[in-house]
Amino acid sequence: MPELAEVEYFRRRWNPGVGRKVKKAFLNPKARIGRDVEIKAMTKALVGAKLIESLAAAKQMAFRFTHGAWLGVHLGMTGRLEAGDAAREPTPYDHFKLTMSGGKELIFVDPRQFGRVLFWQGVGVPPWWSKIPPAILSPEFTIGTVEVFLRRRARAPIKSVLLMQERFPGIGNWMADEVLWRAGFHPKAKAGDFGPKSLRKLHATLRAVCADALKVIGKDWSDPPESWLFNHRWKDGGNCPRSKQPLIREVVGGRTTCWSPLRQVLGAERR
DNA sequence: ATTCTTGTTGCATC
DNA sequence: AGATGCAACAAGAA
Repeated sequence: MPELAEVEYFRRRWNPGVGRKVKKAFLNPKARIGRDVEIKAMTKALVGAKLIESLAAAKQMAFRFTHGAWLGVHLGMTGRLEAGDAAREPTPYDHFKLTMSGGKELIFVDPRQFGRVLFWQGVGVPPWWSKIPPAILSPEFTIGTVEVFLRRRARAPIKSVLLMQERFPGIGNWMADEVLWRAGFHPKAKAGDFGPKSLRKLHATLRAVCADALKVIGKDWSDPPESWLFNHRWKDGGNCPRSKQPLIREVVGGRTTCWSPLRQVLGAERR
């Protein structure tokens, strides 16, 4: 589930903890989400610290505490953040929980555990935060950087390239399909075949989809409009909301990919 | 019962 | 050396 906008949504779900002190920190030692942290050190640093603010970038979240403590959360495939109190019914996958002052609980639930927790303490910003590439909506995300990146991945299908976080932070499977569908590019088009005109279109559409997704999903998880591919892509038999013709679903670059064969034609967009 | 999955990584191969 | 492809991770859902 969690791509750019969903991550922003989940970041806010821990807002009830902002300004509160950590009373208790629990990380299930058997849970895979903790594979990158030293539990004892993290627990010791977090207990007594106050949650100052939270940040979201790409598919990553950071929760900043006093004493220079940073908690990182990546939701993986099935992770989610919840907030509640002692009355909340626990799930079998509450692998990480902060009990805050006032009895608020901040929980990281993740059945499949492809997600992860990161921890860092010191002066400044943790490396796993500062090395996140420039956001697609930032001025640093230029057509030039996209062009260089696509040239280097010239023989890979564009769908796979859009999923590479080192250049397209926050783009996941559904957003990549949404971008290609809106812009009219076939997912199997080779990255190296994108000329200046196509690059401009790709760049603009990436920005538009990110902005729209944050507007619709980042706020309150309202359902995306029927005019998006999003609502039609999940199961076989869906129709393209523009052409009304059947959509195709097929694995491209190892990921289920959905596109409109009428609007996204191989080899059509060159130059 | 079987197949699928909105993510990433590590390794094999090109 | 760098790019590309794919199994593996774990468990619910269809």
